[in-house]
Amino acid sequence: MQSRTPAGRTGRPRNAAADAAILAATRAALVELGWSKLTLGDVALRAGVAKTTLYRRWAGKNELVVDAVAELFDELTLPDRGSLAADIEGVVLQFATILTRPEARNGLMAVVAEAARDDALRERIRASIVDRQKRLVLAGRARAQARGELPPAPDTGEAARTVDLIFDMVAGAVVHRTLVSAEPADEEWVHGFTRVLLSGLAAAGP
Amino acid sequence: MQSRTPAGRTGRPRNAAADAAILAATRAALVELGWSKLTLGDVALRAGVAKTTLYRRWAGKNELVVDAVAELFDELTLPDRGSLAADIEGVVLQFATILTRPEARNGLMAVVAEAARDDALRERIRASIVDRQKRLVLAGRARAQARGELPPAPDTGEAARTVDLIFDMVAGAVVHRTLVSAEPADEEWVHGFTRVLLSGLAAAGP
DNA sequence: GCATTACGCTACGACCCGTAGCGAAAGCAC
DNA sequence: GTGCTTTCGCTACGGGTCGTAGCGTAATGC
Repeated sequence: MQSRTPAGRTGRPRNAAADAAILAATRAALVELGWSKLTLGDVALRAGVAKTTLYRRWAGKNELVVDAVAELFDELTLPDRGSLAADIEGVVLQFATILTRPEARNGLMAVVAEAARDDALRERIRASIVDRQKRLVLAGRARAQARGELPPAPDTGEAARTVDLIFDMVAGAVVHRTLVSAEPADEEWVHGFTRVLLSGLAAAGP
Repeated sequence: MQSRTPAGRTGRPRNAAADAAILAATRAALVELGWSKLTLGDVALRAGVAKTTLYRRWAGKNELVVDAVAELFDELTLPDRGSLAADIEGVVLQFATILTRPEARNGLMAVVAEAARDDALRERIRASIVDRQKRLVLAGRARAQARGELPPAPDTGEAARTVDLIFDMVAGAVVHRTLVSAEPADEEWVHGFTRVLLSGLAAAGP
């Protein structure tokens, strides 16, 4: 987040509610205007704050939209559907559902594109979106191990690489399906995709 | 392309060389400035044409960059490495190599992001980049069938869906690995990825 | 009360956009 | 050659956004 007023600090404290209002206004502007036509002046107007206030909290459009979009993915949870395959399918479907929302479609790829030339921004995306959601993979694996579907303690280095691969495949495929192919990542598609993914992981593991 | 001067047409013909110069200048500007700081005035200056000429041929930044980036992917070829798996691995590696180039990284995701709110642009991307490269999948399958690695004539509807799925998985995973995770999609990674993909397709097929 | 910080507001130069208007150039038909 | 048509380069323009500076005011802690 952006506005943590340092603790032992004098002076007027920041209006915490303004942060939420600004991020909500950013998402609303993303829906109505998309990335390229979104202006900070308009966001400030929607949020009911002065443009200068917005600039005091965020460095620019990129950072603002990253924070606004990151909140969307906090809705993700790991459903308990009884098996590893079904759990994963559930998460992928949730992810696909979030990507149907215009504020996610319009914002996510744009900041990723900007991050191609901005290391700090890419790190911000990784920290507040990607790595933040890797908890799902870890939780899923832990639950599967408890169920006995996976061996308890695989090689840590190999395991980390596998987590990264899974993430790239899941997020990449869903995003490409949704935003480039522009076809719905519906239940049927998600089912076929996770079947290929899990079969491949199982077969290629040993 | 943009500048096909209609055949039975009178008047001064368009300078065909200008198209190539403009697209090359666009790629150069993408490398140096990235998407957001790229301006059409600057591209025109680099290409040695007037800004008005550029606007007569392309509707705007989005369309221009799509065409400039699309040319990059025409370099893709289907190598003959002896087996379906090796061929696919070769193509994926070529794709990953193209994505290491800054003009591709900076341009591709940006236009995809813009396409989220622009149906015509998305269609242009599909036609001039995605569908245009599906030739590789078709050629690979044909060659594999000739080798006897695949049955000669699968169900057409199911086959088309599988091609789409392969495309979403390959392009999505490589792009996510390269641009979001910001890790190199090198030979080792590509090898592991294609192994999972092909194992999954083989196991989930029947 | 006093220092300090946040806030809203206004104004500003800088930049880019996309278009209009013009004269000149380069083809084709005759 | 003479026209006709279309492209090209150039200049200029209004409109919009950017990011910042400056100022007076509001809200805290000491």
